[in-house]
Amino acid sequence: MSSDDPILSKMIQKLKTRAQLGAEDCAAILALPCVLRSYEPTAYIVSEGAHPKSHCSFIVSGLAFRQKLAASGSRQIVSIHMTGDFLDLPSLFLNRVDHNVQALTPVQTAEIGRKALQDLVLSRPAIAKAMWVDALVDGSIFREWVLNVGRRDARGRVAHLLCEFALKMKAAGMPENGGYELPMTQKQLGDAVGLTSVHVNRTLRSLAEEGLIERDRRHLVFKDWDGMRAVGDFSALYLHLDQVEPADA
Amino acid sequence: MSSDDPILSKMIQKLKTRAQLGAEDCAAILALPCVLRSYEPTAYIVSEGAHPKSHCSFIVSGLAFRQKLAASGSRQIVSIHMTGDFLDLPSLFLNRVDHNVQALTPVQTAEIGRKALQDLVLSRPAIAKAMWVDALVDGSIFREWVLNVGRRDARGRVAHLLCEFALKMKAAGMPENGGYELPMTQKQLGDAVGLTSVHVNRTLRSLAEEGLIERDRRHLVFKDWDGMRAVGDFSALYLHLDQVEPADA
DNA sequence: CGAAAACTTGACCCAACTCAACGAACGTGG
DNA sequence: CCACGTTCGTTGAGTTGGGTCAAGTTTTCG
Repeated sequence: MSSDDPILSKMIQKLKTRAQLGAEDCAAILALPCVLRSYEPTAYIVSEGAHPKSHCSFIVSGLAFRQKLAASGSRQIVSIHMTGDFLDLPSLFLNRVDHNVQALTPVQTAEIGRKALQDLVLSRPAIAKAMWVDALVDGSIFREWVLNVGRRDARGRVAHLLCEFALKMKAAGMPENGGYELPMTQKQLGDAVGLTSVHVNRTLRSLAEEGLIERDRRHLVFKDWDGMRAVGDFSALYLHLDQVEPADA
Repeated sequence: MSSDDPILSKMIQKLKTRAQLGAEDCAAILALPCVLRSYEPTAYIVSEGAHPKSHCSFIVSGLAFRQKLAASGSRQIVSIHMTGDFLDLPSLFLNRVDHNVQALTPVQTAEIGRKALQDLVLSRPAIAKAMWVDALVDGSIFREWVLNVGRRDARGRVAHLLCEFALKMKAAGMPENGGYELPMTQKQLGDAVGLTSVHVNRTLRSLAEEGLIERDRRHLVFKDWDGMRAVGDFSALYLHLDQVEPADA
């Protein structure tokens, strides 16, 4: 990895949206040894049950999702990650991994030594704070998902997920002009919101018929953002995208 | 707060289940200024939308739950906390709180200055690690709840929650001999697993009729732990109760 | 160009919800 | 200590949102 590493600068870029970093912090990150790795769609990036690997990876490009399996064999996608997200923060400090992470699109990850990252987090306060914010935002999103799956009907769940995507993609710097390319199959959408692919299909149609969205293949255009917000009971608060602006303690 | 504070030693006790602490770490914790506060059932301990308070509290005794409200007015309980749990880790580093925390039983909390706790976490590696583990376990439980609510039927959801209670109560050192006092109403149970109180009632009856549990009022006895585990598709892995035993990096 | 995967649509079904009424426990004040 | 209101729990009857099954159609990709 060369000295002006564009890979680790992705990590810096992300952490800077979580907390302010000083020059030394950035230097420490850039000094981290890391390995670039590629995965094809459906490949497992993190596997359940395994003792945590000796490294911790974050996404340089592409999308990936975290899933758990129920005894019945059905699957629940519990989170979706994009450029800049850490994939196994859990395994940075926990002894077991209790879920899988799978590539959704072709994914490039940067693997950082577990020990090196732990040391960084435990020794540099600014980086620690940024990582804390990141982990806590993760938790906040999980809570919103529990609400989404537990207390909203099909239209609400799907609309909410689509709204979340729109904002997260924008935040991750992906092309987005009033619409975006849906990164997953309807089966996977269903697994994310606790519905069947069949019902996701009907729900998308219903949203389209109502003029809230327009669809062409996987391409999605928001025709009525406020309408979607209303149907999905969506408020961006839980994404905590505004952590840095207000100078914080 | 006297020098051999039994309140802050509760915090030490909890953190020691998350990572090893040295004598200096314990001393630093005991030196923390803190205020004891009491809440009656249904009282709000943390309120949504508010900018985070200047302090951060953890539970000394009693139970509390975290909830979010949907637009429809329905409620989702996203987590339940007992002795030793931090109540607003999120607000330790985030600028907004997007949920409420309410007392379930009479609750005593210890309030610790936000800044003081931040400094502690950012300056003492062993404490930082323990807090990290705590936060990451929290996240792990949320993921399991997403699965529970998204992909299990009523019996599975309720059984799973009852199993989780049993283990968490034992871990928190509450009396438990094959059974325990259910700490919440059937309405609240329903709000935790995404069901109606009516259906929770029927589900409990069904579990009892099958000989898996016995109920008397709110008192619950597990007659068939393995059966409950099977119905609830329960594996304790996600609770990460074994963090400390295996000497970890 | 052919096979597999993803998407659509229809018909039917069932788990969980709603509505409603009643009984049991609990707390409060007289 | 008892009367009484309120909350909690229980049960029934009827409804419905979303699941299941199944058959097409379109897209993707090798």
